[in-house]
Amino acid sequence: MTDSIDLSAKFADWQAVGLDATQCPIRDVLDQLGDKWTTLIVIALAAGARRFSALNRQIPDISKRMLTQTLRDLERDGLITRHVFPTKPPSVEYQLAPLGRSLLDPLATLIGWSERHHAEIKQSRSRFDASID
Amino acid sequence: MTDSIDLSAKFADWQAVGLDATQCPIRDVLDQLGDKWTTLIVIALAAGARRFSALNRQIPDISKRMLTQTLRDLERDGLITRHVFPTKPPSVEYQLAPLGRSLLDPLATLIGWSERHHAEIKQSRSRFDASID
DNA sequence: CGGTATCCCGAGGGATACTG
DNA sequence: CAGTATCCCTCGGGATACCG
Repeated sequence: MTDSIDLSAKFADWQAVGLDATQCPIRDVLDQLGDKWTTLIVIALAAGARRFSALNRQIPDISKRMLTQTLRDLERDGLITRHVFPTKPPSVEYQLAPLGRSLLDPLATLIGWSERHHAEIKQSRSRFDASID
Repeated sequence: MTDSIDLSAKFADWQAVGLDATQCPIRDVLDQLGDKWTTLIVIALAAGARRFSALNRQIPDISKRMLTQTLRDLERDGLITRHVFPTKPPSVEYQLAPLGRSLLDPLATLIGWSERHHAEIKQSRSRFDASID
């Protein structure tokens, strides 16, 4: 069994409300997932709870600023939880909430597709760029 | 059977190459899918071939400029094909290539998730925002 | 350690006007 | 009709410095 829905039918529904950004899940949810760091952080947390600086090390080129902000957005959406341990140097741990874990499978499906077709896409890009004399 | 892959294992692989943007499918493929208009256009084309202005009407708030650009990127990646009919007023038709159609299922899975949890996410956002006194 | 607070730049993307 | 060409401006996000 699949989770597949009829995209064309859904699109028709959303068109009926003018593709309003707050009512259309594509725009209200996927726009968040589609930002520069969100999926990377969710995947990093798939293996278990991680501390702030551990995440920062696992994703080398994210700045503390964007890590903080993206984690906060994920917490706001209920995808992750944040636990503060009142140790002398404070320590904060992030982990996937049930909602966040439920995202892993759909995400894995999409990333599986990306991986399988990555080479093909890169080839297509090369051909396209070469054809522009 | 599922297309699911082990995200944690994959993440470890990608970390090994420093999450390099050109080698990591998350960054090289999903960043494109995650832009403002790509998924919307793919879904609009799920129902069949569409002409430029038809797409423009179906997605009301996209500009011709961004529609052109996003369609070109999709063509470059091999997800859609472009057919020009040499009529008196030129007419151009876009449709999903096999590669693009193969994306529909993974996309439907993710959008299905978004739809099922949209209300829950909006609630979480409200609670979070309210808790910031 | 786990953030905030600033400053700042470049790209994404809207509006408008023109063209084959 | 299906774009291109400009102009312009917002804002995502990097760099740096500071704080409890």
